[in-house]
Amino acid sequence: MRLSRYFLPVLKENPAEAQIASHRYMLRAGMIKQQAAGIYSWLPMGFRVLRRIEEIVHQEQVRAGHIPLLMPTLQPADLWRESGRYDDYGEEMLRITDRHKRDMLYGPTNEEMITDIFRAHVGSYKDLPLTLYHIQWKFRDEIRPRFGVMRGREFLMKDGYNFDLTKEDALHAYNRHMVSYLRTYERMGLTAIPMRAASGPIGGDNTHEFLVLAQTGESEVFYDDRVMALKLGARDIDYDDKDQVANVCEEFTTLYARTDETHDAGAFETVPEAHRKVGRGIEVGQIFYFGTKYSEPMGATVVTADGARVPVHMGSHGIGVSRLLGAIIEANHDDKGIIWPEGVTPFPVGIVNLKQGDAATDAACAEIYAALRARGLEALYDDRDERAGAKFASMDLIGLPWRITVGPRGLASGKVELTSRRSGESEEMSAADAVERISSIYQGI
RNA sequence: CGGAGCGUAGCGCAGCCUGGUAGCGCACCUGCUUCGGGAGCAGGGGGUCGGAGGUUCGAAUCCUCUCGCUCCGACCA
Repeated sequence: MRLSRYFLPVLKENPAEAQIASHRYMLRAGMIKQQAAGIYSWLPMGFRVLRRIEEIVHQEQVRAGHIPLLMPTLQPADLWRESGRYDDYGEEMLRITDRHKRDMLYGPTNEEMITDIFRAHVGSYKDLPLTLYHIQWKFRDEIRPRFGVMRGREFLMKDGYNFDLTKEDALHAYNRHMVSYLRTYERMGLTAIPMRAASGPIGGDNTHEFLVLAQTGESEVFYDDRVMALKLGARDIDYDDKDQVANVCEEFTTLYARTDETHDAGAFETVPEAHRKVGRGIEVGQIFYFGTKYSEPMGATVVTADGARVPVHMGSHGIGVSRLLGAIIEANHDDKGIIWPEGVTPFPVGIVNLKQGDAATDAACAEIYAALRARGLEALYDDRDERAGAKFASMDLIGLPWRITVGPRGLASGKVELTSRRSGESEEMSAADAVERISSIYQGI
C-alpha cells in the first residue's frame, strides 16, 4: 500500500480524552474514531489489525475442532425470558422495541440463542460432542465506558459454546478451550495467564480468566511470576487427546495465579517470596463450564444410547477480540508509539523513501515493494512528499515491526537500512538481502 | 447513578472572572528556500463559540434549561 493513496489520519498531538497509552496511540495512529461513548469506527489501519486478530482466533478455533457460524446482533427478548436472564441482566442490556412493539435486545452474549439453535436441530448423543462459535459484535451498556476499545460498550467478541453428553466430556471441552486460547494469545505476541476467576452473570463452577499483565489493567492480580516463563511454543497438540490436553492445562494452572475476586491470601503465602507478585491485568478472555444451567430450562436435550433423554452439558468461552488491540498495545509500546508483534501487525514492514522524486530512490523503493509483494508481503510504502523526520515519526507511531529506509546516501554504496522498531537497531544491507530477511522473519507467521 | 470537570476551526488550547462584534500553535492551501529524525519565510482559507431560552443597546463571556463528552467511585469480555 502506498501511503500517499491510503487513509491514515495520524494526529501529531495527544487527544485530550485519552488517558492510557493504547487509547492515545490508537487515536493518534488513525486506527479508530469515537462516535459515541464507548462506540468506535474502525479506520483502515485499526480495521486491518482487528481483522488480523480475528483471523488468528478463527484459525486456532478451527484447529481445536470448533465450528464457526454467525448469530445476529439483535435477539428476541422471549429467548431470554426462557432462561430467566431477561430480568436478571439489568441495565447493562440494551433493550429495543421494534415497530410491532416486540421486545428485542442487542445481544450482550449468546447462550440463549445458541441453545435455541441446538435444541432445534440436535436430538441424539451421536451428534455430540459439538462446539460452535462465532465472532460477532456485542453490546453492553456499561455505566462508564473508558480506555478506548478496552472498555467500550460495543465490542467484537469471539464466543463459543460446547455441547457434551457428560460432565467429563464438557470438562475436556473446557480444557481444550484453555489450550487453544493459550496458543491464540501466544501467536499474538502476548503472555496471557489463566487465572481462577469468579463466574459472574454467566454462572457455573469452573472458570478461568486470561489476564495480560499491564499497569493499566482493571483487575488486581496475585501470581507466582514463574507462570510468565510457561510457553506452549511449537509443541504438537492433539486436541482429541484428553490426557494430553489436561496435562497442558495442569502445567499452566498449577502455579498460583488469581484475580482479587478469588484471591486466597493463605495459599498465596506458600509461594516463595522471590516469586510472589502483585500486579494488574487486562482480562482478554474467559472460559466457563456451567453444566445444564441453560440446557435444562430451555429444553436442550439429547437421547442417550439407552433411550433416556438428558439435558446436555455446556460451557461458554469468550475472547475479547476488539479489546485485544488495546491489550496488545498496552504490552507493546514506548514513548514514540506502538510496537506491533509480527503476528498482528497491520503491515509486515514499512518502506521509507527519503527522497521522493529522486529517480534512483523511487526506483529502489518500487523494486523492494514489488519483491516483497511477490513473496506475499504487503509493505506500507511511505511515498509522501514529506521530510525524513516526519516519515520516521509516523512509522514509529504506527509501529510496524520493521522498516526499510531507502535514501540516496545509502544507495550510493548499494545499501538500504533495515531497522527493528522494537530494538531500534539498524543494519545496512543490499535491497535484495533486506527483502530476504523480512521474508524469512515472516515465514510461518 | 453519586462526586468533579469540560464543550470556542480537523487536533491541542487561550479568551469567560471584569459583556463591546473571536485569537494562538499544529494541520490545510499557494509560492520560494530546505531536504537522513515531526523545516524556514511570505501569503491564504476555514469557527451559527454544543443547543434552546432569557437578561442587556450589545452575550463566547451573565442567568435558566438541555444535549454530549471526560475523570474518580460502584459494575464488567
